[in-house]
Amino acid sequence: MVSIKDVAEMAGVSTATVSRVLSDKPHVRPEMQRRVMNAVEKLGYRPNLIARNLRSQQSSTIGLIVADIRNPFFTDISRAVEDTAYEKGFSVYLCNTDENSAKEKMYLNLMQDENVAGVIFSPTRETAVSFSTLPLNFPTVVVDRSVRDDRVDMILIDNVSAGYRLTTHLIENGYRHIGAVFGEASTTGRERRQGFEQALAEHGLAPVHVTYTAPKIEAGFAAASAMLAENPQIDAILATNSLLTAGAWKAIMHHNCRIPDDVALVGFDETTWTTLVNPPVTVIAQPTYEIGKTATELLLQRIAEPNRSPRSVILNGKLIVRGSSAPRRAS
Amino acid sequence: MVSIKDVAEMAGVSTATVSRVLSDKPHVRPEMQRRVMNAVEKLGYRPNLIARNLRSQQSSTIGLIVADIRNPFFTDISRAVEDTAYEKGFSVYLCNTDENSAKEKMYLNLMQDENVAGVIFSPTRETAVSFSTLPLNFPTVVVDRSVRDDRVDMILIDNVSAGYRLTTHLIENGYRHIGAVFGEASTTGRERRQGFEQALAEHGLAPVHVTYTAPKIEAGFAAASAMLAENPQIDAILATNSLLTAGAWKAIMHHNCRIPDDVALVGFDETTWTTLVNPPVTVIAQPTYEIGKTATELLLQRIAEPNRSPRSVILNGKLIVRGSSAPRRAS
DNA sequence: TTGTAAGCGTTATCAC
DNA sequence: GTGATAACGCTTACAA
Repeated sequence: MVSIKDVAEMAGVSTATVSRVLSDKPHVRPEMQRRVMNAVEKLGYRPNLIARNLRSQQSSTIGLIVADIRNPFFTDISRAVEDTAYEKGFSVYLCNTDENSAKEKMYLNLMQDENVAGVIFSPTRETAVSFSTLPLNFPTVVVDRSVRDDRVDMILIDNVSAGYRLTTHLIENGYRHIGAVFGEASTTGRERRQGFEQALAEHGLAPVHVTYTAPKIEAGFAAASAMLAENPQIDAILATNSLLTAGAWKAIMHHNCRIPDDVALVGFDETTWTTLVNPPVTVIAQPTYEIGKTATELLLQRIAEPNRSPRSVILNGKLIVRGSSAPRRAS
Repeated sequence: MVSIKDVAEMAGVSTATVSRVLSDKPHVRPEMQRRVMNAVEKLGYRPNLIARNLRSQQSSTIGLIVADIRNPFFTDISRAVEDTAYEKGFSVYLCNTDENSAKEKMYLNLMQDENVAGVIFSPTRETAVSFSTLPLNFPTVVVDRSVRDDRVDMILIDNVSAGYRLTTHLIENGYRHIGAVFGEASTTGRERRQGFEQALAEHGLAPVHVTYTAPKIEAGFAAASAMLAENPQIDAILATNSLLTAGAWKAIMHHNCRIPDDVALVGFDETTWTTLVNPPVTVIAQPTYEIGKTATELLLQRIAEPNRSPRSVILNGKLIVRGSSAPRRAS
């Protein structure tokens, strides 16, 4: 491997000069500049980022710690993070935790050991509650799930409001016997439930059935199936992420119910399939790309300016009304 | 930050001994072992991986270079790669190239600069044709797309056969006027087309309409729309990845055609929505998780044993027959 | 403006 | 078995 020494030798200068040229440092004559660049070219020299990182104690890699890259929400976020990081000359470590707090801690440690510039993290509920006790030796941006910790920037959507609006929409369209499937892994599910309960209460209604479950299609299917079996009067189901929504869709079909005539369905996250099925599905669309992009920008700002006071950005989910929650027909 | 020096000091030994203990090297008395581990514990010492990498010239990070993480095929692969790497103590760099060969080259360079242990790579067609001229300073496993290069391991599915089987299935079910939308970005589309043409030829048929297009839903929609508009006689469409299949589905719906009565649809890749829609979609399901897992295993084996002769693994896609290609009714 | 040399935190090669 | 010490490839005082 060709090193800075080889370049220096060929250019007839010191390694310091080579370093200066390559880092666009001032105080170097055009003449030297030229000689160095020539040698670099000729030798096909590329600086070793590991050595640079070790010496300068700063890297241009950020960590991205998410629960499951296959969850479309996180897939989109990952894409946005990679995009944005790339634009600014950063690259990204992908860490998948499977909602496992031990794996989260392990990856948090790893990120430190790898000396990353910063981390974008979406913690499990378990980790979230004791978040402030975590040692964080790098700038951290928390996405999607809120924590009480003034060391970190956060980027969230207003989950209570989202749950509220979705539920209100159902009620306004004539649904009265509403069941709901919430994700159990994060704080998000709880918050969405708050909005759900609040909307019901305001209309003098109570939930027919509420379940917390793992954010998986199968779990959503099982939960919604049980719900339908036990509560024949249910006329609408609300699910709080795309996987649970898919599971609920399957369950409703499996019970030979029509959507929305027998049971309406509303969910979260705009995915490929929400407009492919018939009827298409009413959802709160989260601005996933924007969340990922903003998170990355916040992180990079903070890396550049470590003492900046941390800020929280709250984005709004957008209610997209579709056929799966069409106004209830008189029966 | 606490370093190996601090540990050595506290344990009253040399840094060499600390290093030996932490790397499970032989020739160290249990007594020393204990003292070192105690100090490590007390100080909360964690070895700096960057320094270790620089000195030992080996890292436990691998690069994953894919076109688009949002393509479910790559999403699943990424998940599998991360899973498998994690099990073996490796972590992964996520690189998204957007089918852009310049970005591919840039990331390939970056992987070298970061001194990764190896790379899993799914090259564009453009990069694939001149693959053997790429400087590869690390073990490389090519996935999904074939290249002519005896330096690399490859893991593929038999695309010609897959295209052939899918087409034969359509023909056997009575479809005669078949159009197809192929991905233009990779070698994969071409191979699948071969199988497609071959199956048609064997039955004395010719394709009604063939398009190459970018692997995006919108592009698939546009291509299938044009196809339907220009060829009223079309009775089936074949699409060669999940995004194009989704686009084609939309186009067929948009043209107010019924599936499969007016137009049948067959595609690639098992995704969430293929069983959510009505009718569910006939596809060649690729063993994505297994592909990612196998790729990672091949890579790690090669890292452990660099001179092993490269091998190619060919997996088979599985034809899953569903309602979208049900036997054509007499009309 | 340029060069010399220390040092980032490890591991590896020697002696002992 | 253990400890000095050089070295990995770079950046950065400091000196010239």
